Amino acid sequence: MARSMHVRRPATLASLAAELGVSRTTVSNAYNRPDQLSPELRRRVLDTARRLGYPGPDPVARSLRTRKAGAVGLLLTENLSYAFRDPAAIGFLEGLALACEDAGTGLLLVPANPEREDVASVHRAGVDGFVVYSVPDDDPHLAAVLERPVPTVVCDQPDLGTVDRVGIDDRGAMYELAKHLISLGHRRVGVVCMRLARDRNDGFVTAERQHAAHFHVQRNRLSGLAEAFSEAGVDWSQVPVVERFDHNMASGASGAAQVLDKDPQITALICTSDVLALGAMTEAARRGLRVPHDLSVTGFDGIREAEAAALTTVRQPVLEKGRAAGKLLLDSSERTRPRSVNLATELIIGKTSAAPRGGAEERWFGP
Amino acid sequence: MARSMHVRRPATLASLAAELGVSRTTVSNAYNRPDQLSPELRRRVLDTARRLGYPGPDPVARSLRTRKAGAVGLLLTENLSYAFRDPAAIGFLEGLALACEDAGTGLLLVPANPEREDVASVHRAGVDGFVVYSVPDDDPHLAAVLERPVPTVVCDQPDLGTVDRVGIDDRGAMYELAKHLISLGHRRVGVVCMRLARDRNDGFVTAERQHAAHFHVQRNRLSGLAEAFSEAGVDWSQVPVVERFDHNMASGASGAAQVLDKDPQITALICTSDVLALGAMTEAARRGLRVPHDLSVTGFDGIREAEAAALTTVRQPVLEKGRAAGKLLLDSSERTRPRSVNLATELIIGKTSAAPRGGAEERWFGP
DNA sequence: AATTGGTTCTGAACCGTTACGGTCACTTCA
DNA sequence: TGAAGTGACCGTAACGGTTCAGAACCAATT
Repeated sequence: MARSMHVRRPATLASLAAELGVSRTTVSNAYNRPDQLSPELRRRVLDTARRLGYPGPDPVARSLRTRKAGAVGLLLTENLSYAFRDPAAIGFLEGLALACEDAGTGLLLVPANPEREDVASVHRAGVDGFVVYSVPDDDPHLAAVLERPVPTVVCDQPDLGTVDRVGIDDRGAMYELAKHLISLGHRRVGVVCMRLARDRNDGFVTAERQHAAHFHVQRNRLSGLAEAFSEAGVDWSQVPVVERFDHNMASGASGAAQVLDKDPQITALICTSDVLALGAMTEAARRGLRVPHDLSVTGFDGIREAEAAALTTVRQPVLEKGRAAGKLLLDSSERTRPRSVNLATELIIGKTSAAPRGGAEERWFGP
Repeated sequence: MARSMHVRRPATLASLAAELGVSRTTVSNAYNRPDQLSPELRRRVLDTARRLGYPGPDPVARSLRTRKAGAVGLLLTENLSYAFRDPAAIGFLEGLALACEDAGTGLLLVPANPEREDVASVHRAGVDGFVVYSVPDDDPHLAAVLERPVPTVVCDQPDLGTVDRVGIDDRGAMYELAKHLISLGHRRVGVVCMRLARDRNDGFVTAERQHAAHFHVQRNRLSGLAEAFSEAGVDWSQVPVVERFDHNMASGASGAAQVLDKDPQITALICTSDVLALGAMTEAARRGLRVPHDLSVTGFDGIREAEAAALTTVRQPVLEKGRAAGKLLLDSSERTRPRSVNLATELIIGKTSAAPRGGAEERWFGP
């Protein structure tokens, strides 16, 4: 009798209880609250479970009842695998994973293909909260996350006022970097930046597009640059700014090429990420331009590869950012208002920035 | 009336249905099967949903009913964050993520702290299947996964016969690498390997421990070495093999130091991973040993950094491995027996291996 | 007038658990 | 001897959906 129907239906708490002649509660307690029943009975329950091939309480059913999924979702609008290609993203993930393992929580990578407007993956994710990392502010996936009744923390996003946020002062950091270049004597510069919106635009960027950029991070870095150079008397609208949709070294190289073709006279090339900057360096080398003698190149992020290349850049604590995001999300203390955390950055003066050729003369004859 | 009790309880399918005076089925259909009801009614449902702040069907409840979680679990027994520190692991994850995004599936990183024997995280994971990546064969988390009634694919594990498997021929690849060194004339060698079991043993490894190693990958690589060198007339039991629990460059350096202290006469240092090999190179440099003139160093994996260092190594397709694992898991075609996939590897002869000093003479006078 | 077919919507069963508030028999203590 | 306490277990009611076999209705066909 007991073994008939073999594996027709997998055993459940109820079938186990029936087999044993006890209540479902008791079986449940055998797994979750050993102190609620006698050791003998518990042993009997567990033994029969093994015999019947009962794998223990179903996690989904338990989640439904307890209203805890034991996982946090990570939304980053890129193909999922991008998370493992981009150095900064990897660092962020490591920090987030650190926070998760401390809390014994799982980390669910939510697929959010930026091409399709398919928000179903967000709706389908059984999680206790979301971390949103660097998506455009008009991303439908972000909107879908915000509609879900779970705590959320956004990273590298504008302060929404309704959810926790962690980020850095992109604008201020880039302003400082610009000041550094300006103090070296650079007045004629070019920029290569990451994508500014969901639509692909591999080319020059109008002032309007800069202002309307949907990627908070890029918008603020550009605005920091614009402010510093404007203060230094440079007409920002004349500065060539080139955008690249894909974020890799090849983009950095081709972006640099486009800027240098447009204005071969520039003395510094400012990239809004280290990856782009490293790509730009290869293009400079290809053209026989010596860095920093003929051309200064700067990045942003402070990834390991940049350090190895002695790149002038802004170091941001990507790992800490991830960890802070996780902590914010997992710290369930009751709070009335959303919190906003800004992490410190550090300007790293490497060996890829120096005074421009003839920069001294310019200053001698200048005002 | 409609807005009383404000957000006392978040709206549910049922409350929405009640508000609208329709059945729950209809509301459900409004979300999942638009063709099952009139456009007007559907619009009315969706509008009221928005007005009541109903975020759409609860994913957990849906999962319970449909028996689909929309996610696969990844178990790798290390602190979760390790996945983002180890280059090979990152590559594997990228491949797995690729397969997941193709299928529109989420990827749940299951926390499995190797210190604690806490298997609860495996039980709590609401997933449609598991990928198990390079855990010791006696790992309790692995056992817990195998008890779960979901499809599983193991990576870099022995063939369990009951679940799908993907891996490489570690033994054969290492045998080939050893043959390369032997043909160069190396007879006196040392080995630095990764952890062989769950217990920490930072030191020399007995023959017995080599055989009993619980990490399939390491066991096979060592056994490939032992076979090749034994065939070449080397008494393997006299070869110093040093183990390191932590997998990073520092371990490679200290492991190399330990081997070289034990036998300064060795002409080649074989490491079972590129990361260890790169660490060994720094130690060689520290001692003033020129690679490969004074000492040959080899690795395993074929990570980018190894390529940059022109390391002699075995390249394995880590990304493809991850992708293959994902495909195997997500390919739901009915199959009778578990599949086993072996991916090809490639011996890369770099600039870190050469004939030993005096190697030629040895052969002149040899048999 | 009866049949057919199609669309739109409903009722009830089911998914597998856990939370909550008991009951009941058996001490323990004054 | 009665009141209070304790340990072990149980019944019921959710948790929030999906599914499937119809019911009700209407128009078109036979």
